[in-house]
Amino acid sequence: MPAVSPQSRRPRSGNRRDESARLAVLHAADDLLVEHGFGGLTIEAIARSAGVAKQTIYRWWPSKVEILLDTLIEDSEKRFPVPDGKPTAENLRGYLRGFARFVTRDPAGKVLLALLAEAQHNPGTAEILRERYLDPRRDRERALLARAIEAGEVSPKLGPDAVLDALVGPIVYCVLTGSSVPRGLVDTLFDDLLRPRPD
Amino acid sequence: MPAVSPQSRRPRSGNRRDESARLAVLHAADDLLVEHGFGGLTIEAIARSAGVAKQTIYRWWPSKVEILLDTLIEDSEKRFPVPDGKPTAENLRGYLRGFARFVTRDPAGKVLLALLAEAQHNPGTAEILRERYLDPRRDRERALLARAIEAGEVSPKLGPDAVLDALVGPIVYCVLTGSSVPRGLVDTLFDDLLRPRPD
Amino acid sequence: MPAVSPQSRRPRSGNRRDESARLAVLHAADDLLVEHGFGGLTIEAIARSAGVAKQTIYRWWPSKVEILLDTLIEDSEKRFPVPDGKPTAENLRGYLRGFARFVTRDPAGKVLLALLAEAQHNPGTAEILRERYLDPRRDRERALLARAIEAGEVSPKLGPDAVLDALVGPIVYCVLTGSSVPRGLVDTLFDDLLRPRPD
Amino acid sequence: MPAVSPQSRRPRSGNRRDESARLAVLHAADDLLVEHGFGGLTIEAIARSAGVAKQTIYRWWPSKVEILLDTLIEDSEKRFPVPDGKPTAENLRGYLRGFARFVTRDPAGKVLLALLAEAQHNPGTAEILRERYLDPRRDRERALLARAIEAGEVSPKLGPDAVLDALVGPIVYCVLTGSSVPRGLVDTLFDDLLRPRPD
DNA sequence: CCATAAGCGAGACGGTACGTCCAGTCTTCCC
DNA sequence: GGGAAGACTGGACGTACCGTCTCGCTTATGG
Repeated sequence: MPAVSPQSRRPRSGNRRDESARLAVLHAADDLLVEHGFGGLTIEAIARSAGVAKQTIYRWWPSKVEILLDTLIEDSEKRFPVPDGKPTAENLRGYLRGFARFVTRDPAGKVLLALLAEAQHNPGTAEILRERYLDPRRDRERALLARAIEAGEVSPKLGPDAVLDALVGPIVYCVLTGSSVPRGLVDTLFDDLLRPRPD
Repeated sequence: MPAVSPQSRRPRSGNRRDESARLAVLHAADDLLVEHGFGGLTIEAIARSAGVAKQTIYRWWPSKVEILLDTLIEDSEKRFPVPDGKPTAENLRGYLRGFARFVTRDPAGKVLLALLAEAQHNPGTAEILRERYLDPRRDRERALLARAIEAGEVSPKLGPDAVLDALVGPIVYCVLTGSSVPRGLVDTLFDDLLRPRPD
Repeated sequence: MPAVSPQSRRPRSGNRRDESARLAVLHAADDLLVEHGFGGLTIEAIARSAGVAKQTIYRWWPSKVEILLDTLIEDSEKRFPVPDGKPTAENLRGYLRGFARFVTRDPAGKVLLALLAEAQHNPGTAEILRERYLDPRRDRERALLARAIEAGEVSPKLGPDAVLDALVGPIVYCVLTGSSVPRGLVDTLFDDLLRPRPD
Repeated sequence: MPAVSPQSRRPRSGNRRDESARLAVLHAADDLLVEHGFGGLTIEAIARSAGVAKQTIYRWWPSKVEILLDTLIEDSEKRFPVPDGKPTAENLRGYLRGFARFVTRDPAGKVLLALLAEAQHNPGTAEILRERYLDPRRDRERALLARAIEAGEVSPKLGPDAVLDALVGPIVYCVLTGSSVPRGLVDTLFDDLLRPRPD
C-alpha cells in the first residue's frame, strides 16, 4: 500500500488535472444524492459541497449524470463484479444475490436507481447509461450465462437477454416501487427459469 | 330579447370549478410529457399550453406529479382494467399482455414510467404513487389472482405479491432500460410461474 | 340623534345598498392603512378584514383610493373644518394649527399623506384627489382668506394660492420627510407672510 | 496574428461587476419612471428594458427604491449641487431656484417626488431616503446657511432647519399637488424669511 | 530559465421556472 | 337587485440553478 503523498499535502495542482478535486466532486455527488435525493443534487450544490468551482465540474463532466455514472461504474465493480471464473450455477446465483443486495441495501445502489430514473426523463441519459453501464455489464453477464449453459450447469428455455431481464427485472421493480424483495423470490426465479422442467 | 341559447356553451365557470380548464390541464400535461419529456413538463409550460393561469393549476393540484397521476389513473382504467369477471388463466394472461402493451406502445404508458422514475427522485412522489395508483391496483390484482387460484386455474409456488412482481417486473425493466420486451417473455413467465411442475 | 336601528339588527339588506357593508369597508381600509401601511392595503385584505365580498367593493368604489378619499373627506370635516364664521386672524391661525395637528398626530391624517403619495405614482389618483378634496377645500380656504383681507385682518404680499401653499407646504414637507414640525414654524410663517412689513 | 485591439471593447465582464449593466439598469429605471410612472416601474420591466437578468438587479440593489436613489443622488449633484463657494445671498437664492427648476421641469426631478411618495407607503424607504439623500444634503445646506449668516448676508428669525423647510416645503407642496409654483413665491419667501424686518 | 499554457476558485452574467400574491372580472346561489 | 363566495386570467414578486464567461492566481513544461 503506497503512501498517500510524500510531502504533507499538495495545495494546488498547477498544470495537470487536480485529482483531489475530482475525488471531492465524486464524493460530494454521492453524499448529496444519499442525503438530499436527486432533487438536491445540483451542480451548484456539488461545487459548494466539494469546495470546487462550477467551471471545474463543467470542464470534466458533461452533466451531473456522468458524475454519478463514474461513481456507479467504480462501485459496481467493487461490490458485485460479474464473475469470470467457473461458470457454476452457484456462482450465477451468488451474482444475482449480490445484485439484489447492492440495489436494496448499499447506499451506492441508490445511484443506479437514480440513473435508471433519470434515463426516463432524459433520452441522452438513457443512451449514456446503456452505453457506459448497462450494455457492458450485460455483455459480460451474457458471456457468463453462455459458459454456464455450455457447461451444462443451467438450461433456460428463454433467450439470454430475456432470461437475464426475467431475473433482474423483478428485483428492480420491487425496489422501484418501494416494496421489499419477497423472501425466496430470487431463488424461485432462478430455479424455475434456469432449470425448467423438460416439457 | 331572447337568451342566446340555454345549453349552447358555457363561456366561464363562475363560482364552480371549471371542468374545461381541468381537462385542458390534463391533456396539456399528457401532450407535453410525450412531446418534450418530463424535463419539458413544467407548470409554466402546462399553463401556457392549456391556456390557463398558473394559479388555477396550483389551486387544484399540489404538484405536476398529481396531474400526471390523475391522467394515469383515468387512462389505466380505460386501457387495461383489472378484470373482475371469470378468473380464468386466459383472462389473467390477457391482462398481463394488456399491461405490456400499455407500457410499451401506448403514449399514456409513458406517464407510468415517468412517475415511477420521479418516485426515485422524490420520496413524496413515491408515497402518493403507491397510495393512489400502485397499491389500489395491486389489491385488485391480488384479488383476481386469489380467485384464479381458488378456481384451480393457476397454482403458483410464490406468494401473491412475489408472483405479481415476478410477472410485471421484467416487462417494466425492459422498458426502463430501453430494450424491447423479448418475444415470448410474458408467456414463458406466465407458464413457468403460475403453472409450475409439481416437484 | 336617531337610534341606530329599531329592531335589534338587520342581518341582510335585500334590495338596497347595505350600509353596514359600506361602513365595514371604510373602517377596514382605515385600520389596515394604520396597521400595515399602504402596502398592506389591498382590496383582498379589505374584503377579508371587513367580511365582505370583493365584488361588493368593486361595485361601489372604482379603486381603493376612493375608499380612502371617502374616509378622508368625512374625517377632515370633523377634525378641522374650514371656519366660515368671523374671518379673524386668530381663526385663520387656529385653522392652520388644526391642520398641523391633523397631519402630525391624528391617525386619520395618515390617509391624506398616503393619498398625496399615491397621487405621485398615479395620475388618476392625482386628479380625483384634487377634484374631490384639495380643490374644494382650497376654494373655501381662499374664500376665508379673502374675507380676512377685506376685513383688514391680514394683508399678504403674495397671491391667495401662493400664500396658502407657503403656509401649508412647510408643514406637509416636514411630515413627509419624517421630521417633526419645528416649534414656532407655523406662527412665524403666519406673521411673516400675512402681516408683512410695508416696504 | 496580432491581438484585435488592446482597449477596443470589453464584451463581457467576467468576474467583476459589469459597469454597462449597472448603467443600463439606472437608465432603464429612469426612463420607465418618466414614461410609465412608478406603477410601471417593476423589476421585471427594468430587467426587460435594460436587457439584463433579474438576478443581476437583485444582486446589486435591495429594491427598486435603491436604484432610484442611486440615480437621484447622481443627478442631484449634477443639476443643483449645494454651492460651497462664497456664501452670498445670491448664491443661496440661486440654489433655491435650481431646486425649484429640478423638481418642476427636470425629468430627473420626478425621481425625488416618487421616492418622497414611496417613503409614505414604506417606512424602510423613508429611512434610506433620509439616510442617503435628505440628511446629507440638509447637512450641507445647513452649513451653507450658517456661513451666510456669519457673513451677514442673511439673518433669519427661524432656526436653520425650520427656515430650510419653510423655503423648500412650499415648492415641494405645489409640485405634489400638481399646481404650478406661483411666480414670485421663491423670491418672496426668500426675502421675508431670510431678511426679516427688525421688529 | 523564463514564457506560456492549462487547471483552478471565484463569481458575475442572461435566462428560465419556481410557488405566492393580488388585481380585476365573472358566475352562482341565497336573501 | 344586493351581497357572500370564490374560480378565473394575468402578471409581478423574490429565489434557485442553469450553463457560459472572465478574472487573477498557481504550477509544470518546453523553446
